[in-house]
Amino acid sequence: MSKGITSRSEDYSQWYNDLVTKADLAEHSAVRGCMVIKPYGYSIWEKMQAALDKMFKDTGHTNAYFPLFIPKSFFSKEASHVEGFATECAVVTHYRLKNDGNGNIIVDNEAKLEEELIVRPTSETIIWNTYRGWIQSYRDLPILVNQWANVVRWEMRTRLFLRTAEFLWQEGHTAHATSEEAVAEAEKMLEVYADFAENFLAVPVVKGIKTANERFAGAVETYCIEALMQDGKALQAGTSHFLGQNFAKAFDVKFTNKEGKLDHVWATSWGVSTRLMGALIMAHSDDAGLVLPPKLAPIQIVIVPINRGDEELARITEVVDKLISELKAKGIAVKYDDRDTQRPGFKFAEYELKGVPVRVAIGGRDLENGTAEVARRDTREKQSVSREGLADYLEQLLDEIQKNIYQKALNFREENITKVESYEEFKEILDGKGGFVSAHWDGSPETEQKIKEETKATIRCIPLNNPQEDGVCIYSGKPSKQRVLFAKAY
RNA sequence: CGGGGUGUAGCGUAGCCCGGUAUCGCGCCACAUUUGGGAUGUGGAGGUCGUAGGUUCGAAUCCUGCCACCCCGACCA
Repeated sequence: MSKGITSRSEDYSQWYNDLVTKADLAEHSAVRGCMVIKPYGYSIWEKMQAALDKMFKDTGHTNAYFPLFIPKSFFSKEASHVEGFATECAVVTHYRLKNDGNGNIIVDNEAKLEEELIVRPTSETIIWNTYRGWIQSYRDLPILVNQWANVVRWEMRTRLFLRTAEFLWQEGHTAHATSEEAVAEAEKMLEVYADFAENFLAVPVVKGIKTANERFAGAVETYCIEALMQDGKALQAGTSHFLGQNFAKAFDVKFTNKEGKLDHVWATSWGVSTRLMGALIMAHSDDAGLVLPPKLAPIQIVIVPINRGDEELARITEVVDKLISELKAKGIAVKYDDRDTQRPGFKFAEYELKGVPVRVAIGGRDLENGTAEVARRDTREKQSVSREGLADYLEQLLDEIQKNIYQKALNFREENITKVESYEEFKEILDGKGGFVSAHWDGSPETEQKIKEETKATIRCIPLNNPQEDGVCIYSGKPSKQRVLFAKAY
């Protein structure tokens, strides 16, 4: 089908790698585990950022920026937090290089830092150390801050976008006067993420809470959105944490409440990362390349002229220019590819690979008939459309494509949530069709751990508003009040 | 970090066992003919063979270290 892309059925991982590199999204860098996000890939990320940033602002948040480096002592103040991240931290120990006299640049051992700096794997500690100075009274609360930043987690195995040593993300850090308010904030941001995932990424998600095993290091409760990829593996697409008073206690952040009493501040943090790029790719794309939802596509419509000679091209361009101004007036990102160095068939394949939602081809025949050939990326259907009202038609088509790819992903997700009643059945589904497996669990971390060791499946979440029903744990046979969602995950 | 594999032109590769300065395809450049699904012909450019050492008259080839990537494990967004 497509040149140089491994098919999904042949090798799903390789298909993913091929897509990321061939569609010019990212490439491996000279630094182990770190990627270069290429202009086309970064354009998509910028669209995600813009949409999310607006949603954050609309819910009352403001952006700020905190340092890349965190003093080691800050980092160790919250016990479970440091334990969770200790094994994957990059540490800065020196601040100078020197010439060793033989023309080699070496670390200057004279320039050792008195206290090592951790390259942030997340910023709770530096932020809460800072918040201490910002908060004295309930009148200073809430603090609703977000930062767009890079973070570093020294991963053993990396995959472009899904897991890299350095990645880009946003992290919201809020401070509240009451537990209820902080919980409400964490839940609100989970809703924002779910809204973004479904309406922009066109990826349906399950909202839920994490079990103790899967909880963020330092959190009291971790909320998450979980998405299902085409290969039947789950992907955590975003998390929102209720941090209780853990960081306030660790950093001694107190405030005087309305009753005049001192209390520790209540906290949340929440984040999504460039991993969403991975979700976007794996949720919709096919063997011909990327399939981008119109709302995140850097190019929403590409127009390709099909001409014999310059004279005909000029006549086509005249028609196209008019169409472009109509589309731009509607706020649609349109590109006219009139390069004469590539032939139309090449361009068709290229824009399919890059996931451009709609392609419009206009040739000599169309000039005569007053038509254009419109091809949609999601279904790969082509049809001839009258130029009369074409801009309106295309605008609606983009909406329809956005809805269609969401619906397609939703259908897939629904077909791949399987209820099971026994451990045998559980293993059979995991090894066969995959996807989410809905099963009774006794609620113990030990059972969860055993299941993970034996099947590699983890509890992705306990869905919000989960129906309560009596049953028995598929593993231990102990009584259970509800089903939880298991899956193999990225 | 453990096990396995791979690194030769921008990309994909042959050559390596058995040492003598590198094969083919795509891409690139020029010109011509082409243009409704990845054009064709002719000519041309491009390589410290991942990297640093070692063995040798001579290393892509043999030996050692290092680096990167891929697959599988442990860890994680």
